[in-house]
Amino acid sequence: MDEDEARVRLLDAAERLFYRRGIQAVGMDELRAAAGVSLKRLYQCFGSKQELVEAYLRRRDGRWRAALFAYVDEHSATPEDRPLAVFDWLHAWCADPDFRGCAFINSFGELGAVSDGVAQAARDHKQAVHEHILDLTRALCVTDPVALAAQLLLLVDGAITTAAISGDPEAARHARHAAQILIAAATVPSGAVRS
Amino acid sequence: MDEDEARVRLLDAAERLFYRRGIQAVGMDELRAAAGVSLKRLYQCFGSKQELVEAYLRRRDGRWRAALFAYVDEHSATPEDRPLAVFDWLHAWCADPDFRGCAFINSFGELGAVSDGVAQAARDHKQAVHEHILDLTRALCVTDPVALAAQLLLLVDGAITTAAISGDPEAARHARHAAQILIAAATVPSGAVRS
DNA sequence: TTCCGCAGAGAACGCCCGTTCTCTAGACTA
DNA sequence: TAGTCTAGAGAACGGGCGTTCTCTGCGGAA
Repeated sequence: MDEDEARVRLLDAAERLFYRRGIQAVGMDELRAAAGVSLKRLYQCFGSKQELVEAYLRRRDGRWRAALFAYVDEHSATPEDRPLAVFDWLHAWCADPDFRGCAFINSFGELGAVSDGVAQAARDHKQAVHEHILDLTRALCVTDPVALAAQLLLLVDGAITTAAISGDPEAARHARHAAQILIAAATVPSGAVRS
Repeated sequence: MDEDEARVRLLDAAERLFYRRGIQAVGMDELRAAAGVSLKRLYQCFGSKQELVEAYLRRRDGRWRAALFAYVDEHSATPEDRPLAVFDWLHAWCADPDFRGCAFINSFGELGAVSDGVAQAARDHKQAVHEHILDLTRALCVTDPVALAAQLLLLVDGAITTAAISGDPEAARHARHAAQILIAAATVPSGAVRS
């Protein structure tokens, strides 16, 4: 087996297991078995569990944002639709049976105090999402796109954690509705006001 | 030493250590040392670590809500002030140097998938906070206090997690501002509209 | 064919953790 | 005072984990 393929299989297994059960609950041997890779190969690809965890988080960050903003691009006709499409995607995600909250919030809660790498990965992820949302609010006719983006980000994180703990994806619907109101309130009046 | 005092000292140590570093990162022996209690006594008070963890979460739930809503009672003159006072308290909490996010979100991320007791404690906590906030919105002249409470709860959780990961308590300020807008939008127009 | 190198399987190692057990010393009772 | 009971200190135990090591067998080069 190729080393590149081993890396992919390990990261796939890591994403599945770490996200579902938590990082410390999954041992390297279980991971190795799930990936169908020898322990020797595992430590050739990733020098330590710490390294594998950070690689998992970095890859998940990229994929998660790509999936979200691909959806936003595809499902919104106007700049006004785009922030709301974020919450539509969130609702679908939260309704997924495998959904178990935000991988970064979870791993930050589990290891953020103990591992700088994990804490930094969580910060980087949230920062990157923040900048994406800022791009969306900057495309609107609003008085303060920075403040609006900060507010929408709160709704995103709130919806994800609330849906995770309660098990009810409706949180994303509530967040969408709140976002609608906040966007309307921030929009500079240049015609009819949407309800 | 009294058994009751041992319980208190153990729960105090548990709260300090589990919250700061995470549950699995703190061993029973370190906890025993921090509490100044013998291992034998520890296992007399709590039959297992699981039991101690759940007791820690239950006690923290009660204390956290009591502190929050005592502040709300004290720092708000009118029913309209009360929801906003929630976010003032949150801001002060998030600015505390020991702040490390929501103990329930953190422990849910760490152990929620593996321990039913932890997951249930997190659900119970969020449910209880939800009901408190519902009491606040029901005291307002709003069209749909249930929907508004759900929205405010998203802002609460979003502010806590964002402040925890970014390390910046300003998230609570943004949440307060968003709450103001959402409350205004939900208020039935019966006079002057507040800015 | 023979030799070399590498990959896989899994045993081994050292450490840590949750939990239990043992030993000792002191306090209380008759 | 003698006997008993209890609490504390910490050793011990069993198991799991991250990581490394060993052994075996196969594939390719000379």
